[in-house]
Amino acid sequence: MDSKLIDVAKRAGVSPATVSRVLNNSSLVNPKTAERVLQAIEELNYHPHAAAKHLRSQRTRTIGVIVQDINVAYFSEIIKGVQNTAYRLGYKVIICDSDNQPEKEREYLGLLMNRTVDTLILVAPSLSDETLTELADKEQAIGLIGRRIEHDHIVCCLTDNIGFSAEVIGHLFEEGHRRIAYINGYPEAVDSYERLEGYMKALKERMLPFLPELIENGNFNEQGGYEAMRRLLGKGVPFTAVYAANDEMALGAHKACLDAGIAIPREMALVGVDNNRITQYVIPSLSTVDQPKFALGATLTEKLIRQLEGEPADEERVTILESKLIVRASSSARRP
Amino acid sequence: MDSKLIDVAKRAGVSPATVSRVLNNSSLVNPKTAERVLQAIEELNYHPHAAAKHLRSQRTRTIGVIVQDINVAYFSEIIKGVQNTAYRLGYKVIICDSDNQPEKEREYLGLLMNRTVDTLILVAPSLSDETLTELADKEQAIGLIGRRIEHDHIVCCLTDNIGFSAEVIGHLFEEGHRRIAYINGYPEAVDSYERLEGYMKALKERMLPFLPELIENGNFNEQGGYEAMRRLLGKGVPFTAVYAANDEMALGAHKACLDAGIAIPREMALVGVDNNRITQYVIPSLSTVDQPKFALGATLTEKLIRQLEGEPADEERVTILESKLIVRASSSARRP
DNA sequence: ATGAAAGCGCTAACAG
DNA sequence: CTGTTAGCGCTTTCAT
Repeated sequence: MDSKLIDVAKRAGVSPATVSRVLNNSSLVNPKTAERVLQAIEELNYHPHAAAKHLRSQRTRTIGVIVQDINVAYFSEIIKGVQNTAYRLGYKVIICDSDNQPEKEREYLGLLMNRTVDTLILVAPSLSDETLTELADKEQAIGLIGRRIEHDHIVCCLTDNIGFSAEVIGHLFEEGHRRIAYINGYPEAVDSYERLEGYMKALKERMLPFLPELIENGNFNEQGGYEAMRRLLGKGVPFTAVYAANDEMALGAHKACLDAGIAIPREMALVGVDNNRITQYVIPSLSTVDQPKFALGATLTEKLIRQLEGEPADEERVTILESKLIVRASSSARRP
Repeated sequence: MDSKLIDVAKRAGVSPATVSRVLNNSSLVNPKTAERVLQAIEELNYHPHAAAKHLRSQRTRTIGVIVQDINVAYFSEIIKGVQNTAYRLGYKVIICDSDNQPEKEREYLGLLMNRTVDTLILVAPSLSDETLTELADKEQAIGLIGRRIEHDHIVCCLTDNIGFSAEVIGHLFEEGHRRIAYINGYPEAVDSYERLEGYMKALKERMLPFLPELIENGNFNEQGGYEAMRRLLGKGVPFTAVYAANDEMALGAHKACLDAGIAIPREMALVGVDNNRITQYVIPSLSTVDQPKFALGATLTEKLIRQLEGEPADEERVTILESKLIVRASSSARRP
């Protein structure tokens, strides 16, 4: 049987309360007493029982993170940022992989209800604003990555989809492109919507016509990107560049060009989003937008924990992190 | 205030014990009574309090997974297998990223001591056999991936390093190579040791001489592989093929060849291990050994949970999963 | 089939 | 600075 707090107390000749105080270095304990307690702890190889602590304190110092697919680099890097920061601040991280199924995302919310976790971080959730707001109403704080909702209990961290998308189009424009296609993620995602918005905004600023024929949906995965590109090519509407809403789809488009004998970038320029590692390895290398993935996770986690622990409420609820266009060979004749 | 079990009991006009029985569908409860209880649960929107349950039952139904780096595809796919299976069996997964620091790995063991988790899965741990054995002595069960220790409380899942390494060398031999270099991971890792062993075994079987000059260490990362390849090339000892103990290092070697103007596979054949996604995208594509990453995580988790729940003890403690050599362009003149 | 009651191991008033 | 004590919310004998 593992020894417990009361055993330590007896051995050190003090009360349980004192042991607890030493354990949580709370209030003042006589250094000599503390020394005795520490010694007893050592001798008994005592370890506090987490569940008892949780029950009593009503906090678990555990954060749940819900992501669509932990194998996707974008998500795993975010998780790394979360875990790293959480660990540093004394929190554990429960990982919830929703396998791209919205129902599963919803199921994981149960962890909050039964107090397994103190809070939840939802990465690019597919849940409605309404659901999230309701959730936030009940909780002290929840965290959102890649989604923005104004609410006292919601901490958000995201990047400027509209801004960097417009920048991508600007870059392609400067490279001489006038007919630029756009491959979207699944339309329900905020990211899809906003990246499309940035695309349109940039066209407008340059007085380029918006052609609906040049928009296709690729569902954020490689296969979808491949098919979207085939459809675009099959229309007979001329275009010389493609902006894909993420690297996976850009990779698919890349392959579609290869299969169709279209030279990148000479005949078709290509830009993706996320700066997945693979983008550096394909030939020609893929232009993309670097997303501060680790920082998204780390920043959000830090702010979220602060809010959870009742720090000064004047903290920013919403943080926008910088993304950076990385021009590589796929969109520039001049680069390797 | 959230409602609790006793509130449900009152509302349903039964005792707390009955509610508990319904909740855990234990023993026989009159269907009509159960119905009333369920109704009360619904009306009060009751959710059992996890910590109380844990304290009382002394189990958390939570598994900790310790990995070196969650961003590495090899690990994230294993985690996916673990999480998926755990979820299916009603377990949560706490993720522990040791950032390649052995001390951190050790720290995470504390989660077991304080009963935050019911068991731990250690993926390619750097801890000594002795430490692991001691740990297993104290616990009901722990899980190991990529490491084999015979112990009643240790469940292992791994692949046949020696076997597939010998197969790789056999393949290179058949392609006509007689001088084959080997780039090792860090020497303390079992994987490194066993892959080297397979390499040697295959040489021996074919009466090829073992040349220590053709062995270099690459620490399992791309940079290390790059440097190891440079060192190999700098020795002036001729060789026509390289087997790298993982894809990361093979990628580094790939790049070193590119920089040195050495044509793959014409002047240098190259094979890695893991079948990371990138290997398909580099040009020429990289031959590798497909590791059943998801299955490693999934299989281990299932067996571990079974053992934890006291299933028939005649289960296999050690499971060896099949790896598969995938020949691509980097080691075969005939393949694309 | 159901209820009463005793804790699981810890913390936080409160009292001294 | 330290001790006493009352639970946190649930499960589980042991009765009935």
